[in-house]
Amino acid sequence: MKKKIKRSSIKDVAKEAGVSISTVSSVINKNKFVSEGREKKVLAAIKRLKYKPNIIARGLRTKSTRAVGVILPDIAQPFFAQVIRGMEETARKRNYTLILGCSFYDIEEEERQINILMNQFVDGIIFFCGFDSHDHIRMVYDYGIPVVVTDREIGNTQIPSVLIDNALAMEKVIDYLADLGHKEIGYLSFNLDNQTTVRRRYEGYLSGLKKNGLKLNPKQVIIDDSIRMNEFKGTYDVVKELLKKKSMPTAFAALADYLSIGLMKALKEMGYRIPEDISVIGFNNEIVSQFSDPPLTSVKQPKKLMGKTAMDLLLDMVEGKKIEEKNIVLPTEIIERGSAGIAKIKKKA
Amino acid sequence: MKKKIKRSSIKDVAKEAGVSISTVSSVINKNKFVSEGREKKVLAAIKRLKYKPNIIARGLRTKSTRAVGVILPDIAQPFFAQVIRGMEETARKRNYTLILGCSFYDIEEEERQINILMNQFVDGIIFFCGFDSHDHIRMVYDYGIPVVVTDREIGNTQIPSVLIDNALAMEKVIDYLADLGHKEIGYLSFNLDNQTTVRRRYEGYLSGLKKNGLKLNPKQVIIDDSIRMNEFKGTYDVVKELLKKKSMPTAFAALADYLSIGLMKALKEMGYRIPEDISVIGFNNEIVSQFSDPPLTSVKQPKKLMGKTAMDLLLDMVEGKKIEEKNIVLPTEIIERGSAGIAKIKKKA
DNA sequence: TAATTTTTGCGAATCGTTTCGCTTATTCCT
DNA sequence: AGGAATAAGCGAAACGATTCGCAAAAATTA
Repeated sequence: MKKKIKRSSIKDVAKEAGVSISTVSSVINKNKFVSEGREKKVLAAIKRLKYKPNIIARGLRTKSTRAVGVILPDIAQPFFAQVIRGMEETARKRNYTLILGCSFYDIEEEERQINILMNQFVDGIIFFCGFDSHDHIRMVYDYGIPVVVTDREIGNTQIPSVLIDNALAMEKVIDYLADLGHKEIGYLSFNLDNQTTVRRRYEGYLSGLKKNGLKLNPKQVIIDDSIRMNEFKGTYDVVKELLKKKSMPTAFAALADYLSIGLMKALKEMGYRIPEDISVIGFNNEIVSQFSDPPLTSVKQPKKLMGKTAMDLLLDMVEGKKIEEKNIVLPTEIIERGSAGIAKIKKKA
Repeated sequence: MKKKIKRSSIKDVAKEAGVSISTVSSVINKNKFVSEGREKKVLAAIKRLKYKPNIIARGLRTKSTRAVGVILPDIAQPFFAQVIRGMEETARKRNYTLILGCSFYDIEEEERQINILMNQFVDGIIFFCGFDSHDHIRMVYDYGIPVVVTDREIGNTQIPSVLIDNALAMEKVIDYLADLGHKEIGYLSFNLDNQTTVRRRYEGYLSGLKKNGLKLNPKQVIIDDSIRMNEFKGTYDVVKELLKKKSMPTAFAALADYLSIGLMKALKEMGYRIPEDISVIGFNNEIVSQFSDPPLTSVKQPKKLMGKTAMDLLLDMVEGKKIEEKNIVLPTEIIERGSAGIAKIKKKA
């Protein structure tokens, strides 16, 4: 029943048009003169057979597919989605196609994806790395395939990267809160000690306190592994549980918007008003932050720009251009909504 | 500076080990007996050269890469992410690798992606279609490549699909609200008339009203194109604007959770309490619905199951198994949270 | 017209793999 | 020991494209 039509190859087209294979190739690639008569015959044959060149086979020969790969650990994070959108736009503008590999945090799967993409299939790869082991990335890099890393830097290498200064960004959050008069600023994060980004932000929190002459109060720092991205419930429960035991600061900075929103919900249920009693600032400026109650003040990363920059960098490498700057740091900005306000004067107990 | 190491091919391995190419191939694929001595030499050479077979070149010969492609229009929608997670798990379990192509609703880009994937690169393709023009899908299908469509059905074809009964699901929402005593049930949707899913749900809304003996009040139906997925702000503004002009029902059903949440926020600002004054039900059971205020009652689609089912179906086709059921409809379920309650008795004006 | 140049198109090699048939080398049997 | 049967490994073709050198045909020149 299911008629399996064999896809036609360049050979079939040649036969159909009554010319040689190389003539067909010349017509397709327009890189050699072909007389009008033959060209017409070839084009007609192509149309008749619905022929489409096999890009992969071509790549086998030319070593280029005009496709680039992006490896990411988790498709569900809106942050990635935005960055990838920036990448895709730029790739398309420069006439490349973007292919995604998603490992779902499985390191073997990541290896398989890379292996597939690497083999003459893509001209270059961009990594969002989900692990702190960067062996795969190094491997690809050592093979001489153009590689760019986003949202993370790989120590001790020449591997180009595009990211923000996470520590500085968080420091600015603390500055911002300190300017509003806050003296006790708590911090909320999940604890993946070996994830650079998470660590950097925490460092920024610490240096921000120091810079503003504030003391770190460990009771006001919630770092818990059971808090996870994209799982409101867990965040909320843990936060609520923890908050009971700690002494309450007048403001919180958080690793990510999702955590902040969970935090706000927990605080509200405990009777605090935001921002009148407690200020909260998030990180990433996700879409949800526009719609939380109150709308969340948050650190905006230039997501699309990040994607664009990374893709441009990669394609420049692919095309053999001279790279000026291999480690690009992009600026951040605090988007003020309504969740952070002037510090409440705390009465001495 | 950048040392471009040529990736070693099977030929290099053969030379290094002092055996023929075919012997190396036999060792790798374990499909022919090779004496112990030679096998060891080959394995050593592979290790020394860090050789990895080129899966694409292999596919050129074997017509199989053990990779499958998924084409989707938008990476940012959490619904897709969940379904894809289900697909990926199943693919991995069956020893296939999943590659994603994201068109961002650009039809030419979609064509390029398909073209890349199709050319002997993947063994089969799953489509989430973002357009109502299904020409691409038909093309792939006509080429004899295994194809499955999720979340949509393609009329007039034999193309297998996995989806829910959107009309029935929405009808059950109306049933649910009617059971709570609601007589005036509004509807909120964006208006892509040529998107089957959107249309089907609206049909379910209409038939649900009829079934429960309720009358359609056009003033209580908000269908507007400027409302878009994943953009709270737009939704919110439009809804608020529109609500001013319409007569208010006691309950709303909505096409999607994002719309419902925008709706709830607008209603609350207008002084309505939810669910005491107005009930709201969403669709898709997104993560946000756990955390909105109040938590949103919503229709749950079995997302991971949908992914698993579609992938199993596709791989069965790829492996030439007999397919029993080509159009699979999965069940839905209403998850009760707090946004829908008993109807308020409306006083006659 | 003959020699020379230019124009077109072809054939074959190549990319990295698998696979099949063929040639040796080895083992077995009588 | 000699022939048959079996085992191991090799060489070459094939997959679908590109590309380069070369041959044949056409155009130009003397």
